[in-house]
Amino acid sequence: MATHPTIGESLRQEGYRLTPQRMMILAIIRDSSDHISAEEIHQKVRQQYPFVNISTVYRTLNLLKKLRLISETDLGEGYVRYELLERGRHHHLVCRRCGESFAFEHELLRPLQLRLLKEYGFTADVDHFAIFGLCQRCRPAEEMNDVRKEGQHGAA
Amino acid sequence: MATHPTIGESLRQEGYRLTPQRMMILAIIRDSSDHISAEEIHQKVRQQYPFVNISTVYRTLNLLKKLRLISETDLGEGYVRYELLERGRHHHLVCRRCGESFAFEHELLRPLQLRLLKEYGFTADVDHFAIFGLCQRCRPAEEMNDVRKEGQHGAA
DNA sequence: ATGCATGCAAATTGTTTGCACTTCA
DNA sequence: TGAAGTGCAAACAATTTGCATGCAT
Repeated sequence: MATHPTIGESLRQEGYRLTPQRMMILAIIRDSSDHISAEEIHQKVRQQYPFVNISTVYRTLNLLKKLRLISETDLGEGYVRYELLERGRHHHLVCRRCGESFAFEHELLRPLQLRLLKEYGFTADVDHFAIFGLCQRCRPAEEMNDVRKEGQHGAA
Repeated sequence: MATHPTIGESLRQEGYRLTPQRMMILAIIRDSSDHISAEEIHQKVRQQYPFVNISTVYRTLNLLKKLRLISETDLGEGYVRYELLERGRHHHLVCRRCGESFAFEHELLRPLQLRLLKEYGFTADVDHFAIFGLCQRCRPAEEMNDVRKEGQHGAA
């Protein structure tokens, strides 16, 4: 049942050690369908092996984050949740001025997705999002046309 | 130049006192075009009146939050940023099954908007968003049709 | 005047770090 | 074997809270 030996491998291939603690932490993140907090991970690890320290959990999470194997999602609960990064999954930013299209990481959509679910019970389709707007290059040009500027929010 | 006497009024009408500290804090949030942190607010308040304590800032922010006058945005910087709630501004959730449409607060879109700007330099058009998906009521029905379930992320 | 609000300091909570010890490669 | 990893406790930073005092209403 070593469903994703890959993740652990990645670690080792980057020159890091694959310790039992790390294996347990990885397995727990992988097997939790939802986002999971450091504290929850710690609880679950301790069920298997009670001497693992919370700092090890944090250190491992930071390592995995640095290697871009997991992502952090902050929902303003006072702590942070983690999940395996869905690598490659992305969406599109489309510039309404030049028509150019740019990819953005799926991960950026997750907090919105989760909040819509939690606060509105709404399951957003996030298979493929396209967001319109102005790309970095076109914004200055657009602002030149545009006489009215920011700063007078309540004026109307 | 009391541009928004309304905000302070709201407080008083709810039976809360309008103290100088609260007035200063409100003014600072209002006059800061961007999101602002508790610490930044504290700094600015102290420039005017050096004896205001950080706990007063936090207490005021919590009050304003409770009254839904401001919103909290957590961008994972290790602290939280605040801004006036754009009351009434909202977007739509459209159920792809029953066609029903639900409103959701503009505020939910802000973290995404800010991250797209910071990380991709992309200025998203967020005047009016419509997100498709399944509403609370339709999800169970949909899941009944749908034999394949969550839990096998990497299967495809 | 009286009770809500403030200031101060101490407590809390999530996370990080220094250091001695352990263990994987 | 020896550097990388761990456990522990102490440090940290953001936020909250208890309590005595002070000021809007």
